[in-house]
Amino acid sequence: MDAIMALCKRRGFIYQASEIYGGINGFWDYGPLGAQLKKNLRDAWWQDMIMNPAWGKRGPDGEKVRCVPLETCIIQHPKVWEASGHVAGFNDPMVQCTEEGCNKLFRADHLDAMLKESEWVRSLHDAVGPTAHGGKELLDTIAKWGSKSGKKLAPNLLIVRNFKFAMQQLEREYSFGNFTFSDVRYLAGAVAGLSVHQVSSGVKPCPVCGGMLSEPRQFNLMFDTITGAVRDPANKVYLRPETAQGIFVQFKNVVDTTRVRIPFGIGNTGRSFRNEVTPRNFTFRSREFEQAELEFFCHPDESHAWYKFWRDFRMEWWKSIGLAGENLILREHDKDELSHYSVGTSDVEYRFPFTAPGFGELEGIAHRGNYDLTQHQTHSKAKMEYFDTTRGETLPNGGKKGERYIPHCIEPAAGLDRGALALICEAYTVDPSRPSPEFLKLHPRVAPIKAAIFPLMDKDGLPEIAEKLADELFAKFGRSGFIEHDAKQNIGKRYARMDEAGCPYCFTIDADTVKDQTVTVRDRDTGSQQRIAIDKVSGFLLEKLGG
RNA sequence: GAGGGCGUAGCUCAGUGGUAGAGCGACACGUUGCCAACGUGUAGGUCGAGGGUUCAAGCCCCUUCGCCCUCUCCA
Repeated sequence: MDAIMALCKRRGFIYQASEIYGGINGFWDYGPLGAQLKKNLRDAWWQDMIMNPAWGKRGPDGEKVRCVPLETCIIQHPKVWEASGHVAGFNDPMVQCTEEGCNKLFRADHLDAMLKESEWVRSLHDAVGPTAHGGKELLDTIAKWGSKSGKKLAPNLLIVRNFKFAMQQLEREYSFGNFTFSDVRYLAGAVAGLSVHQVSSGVKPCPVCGGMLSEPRQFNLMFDTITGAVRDPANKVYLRPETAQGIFVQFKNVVDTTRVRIPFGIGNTGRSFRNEVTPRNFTFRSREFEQAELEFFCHPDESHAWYKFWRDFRMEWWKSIGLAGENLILREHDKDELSHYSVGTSDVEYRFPFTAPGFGELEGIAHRGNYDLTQHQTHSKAKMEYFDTTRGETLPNGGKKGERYIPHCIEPAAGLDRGALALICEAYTVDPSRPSPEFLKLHPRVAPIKAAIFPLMDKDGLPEIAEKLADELFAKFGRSGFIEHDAKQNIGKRYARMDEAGCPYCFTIDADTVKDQTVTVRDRDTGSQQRIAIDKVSGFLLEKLGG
């Protein structure tokens, strides 16, 4: 990964944001090649998801898939985020273990579940299980566990650290009262030295070491700022943590002002912001990032078919732009992993060098039901119902009576920065047998440099021929990427530079070109060469770039 | 937020208190003319930042910023 990061900087793909001021954690800038690579990725998404959705495939209803674009604001009305659940859900209280050498960090609302899964709690539970009712016998069992398994699994439990004191307290606190050891919270609390009262009021031991936890602290996962000329906290607004809500909020307008009919999708690309606890892994977890989200609205009865449709297509799509290998997987979420609103979610995941052998999420395809539209209808009082004139019982005149419903929504939400990073990681290849061992096998469709034109020598009229060819190619392909033109230095170095930049084809003008109007085409991935007529170059490139 | 590692030329790094270094890269000129080639030369550094100790700090101490790894979260 270090080699990839070094190449990204060396060739101008990705720089650290504000680098000359020491950088700023969780923010990254794209250099010239990175900016173009990401634009190509965004354009490919726009083309294949909105302009020609799913490559013109027919959906589960047998019709062509219809989608429209939208561009909504980063700052929305604060109530949008109350309705969406982000104000509540994105302010998770965190607790931290205070024991030296542990200091683990947990989400407070996950603690109960983590305690149940905790190794030492399970061991204790197993030991105590059969004798859970006996008074003296139970104390003996716990004491025995504390001096053996407890010592090994949870060194910071009170019963391990101060056995005598812990046992005294246990006897005093837990010999009577309204609690039961079949509730692991009390069982775990007892050996950690917590009183019944403390456990009842929510105090818990560390699931890892059994030590004391800090008070819950608020972690602010949404960035906020203040609108208006006067700095008044009453005017607090948030930077969006996802683009999706802008789409839901404008759903009604899109339906009312365009001729879309259910089923259809609304796509939106743009920046989102999350104040990540720990930005990490290069651009993978950034605090400012770009999403490409489609919200696809359909009738509840068809929602599962559409969910499968988009899940499968999104997987195919990522393959089509170069993530074709074993590093790409589709993973269906387990039931207990689903968000509170979701009835089904799968992730397109890529095996990044820093996640290997595990995978990191590129895109989530979520079946969101009608959660979001319903939430906004409740909070805003605006009707989100759709009147579907193709449904309902048939009328005598042959028309349909119609049906009102709040549409269900399938959300394929891709991370463009993660996508760009995955493309780079997948493309990065090292072959020590090549003169230029490091190169990027970028798919021609996303490659930021589409072609390079080199005069073999910087004299004898060759530069002029090269320049003319470069101008021609630029006119035809310049919208989708750079056409490089370089006459300096020996040809090997120029090829090597293009290899690192991921340029798929180099065209070289030599002395023969002057005689027979042919040029050399060099293929980046194989290094092989062939001669073609100079007037066939743009046709060759058109075919290779796929339009 | 806690722990660990790191920060010296564009890049990779050497430099254990006494004149700021190497290789690669960049640039110029020359030779060669299809794969990071050769020769000559040039430019490039407040040693991440701030403070302290010392006659003297890249090196020792304190603070701070950033990166990487681990813990939590996620597109």
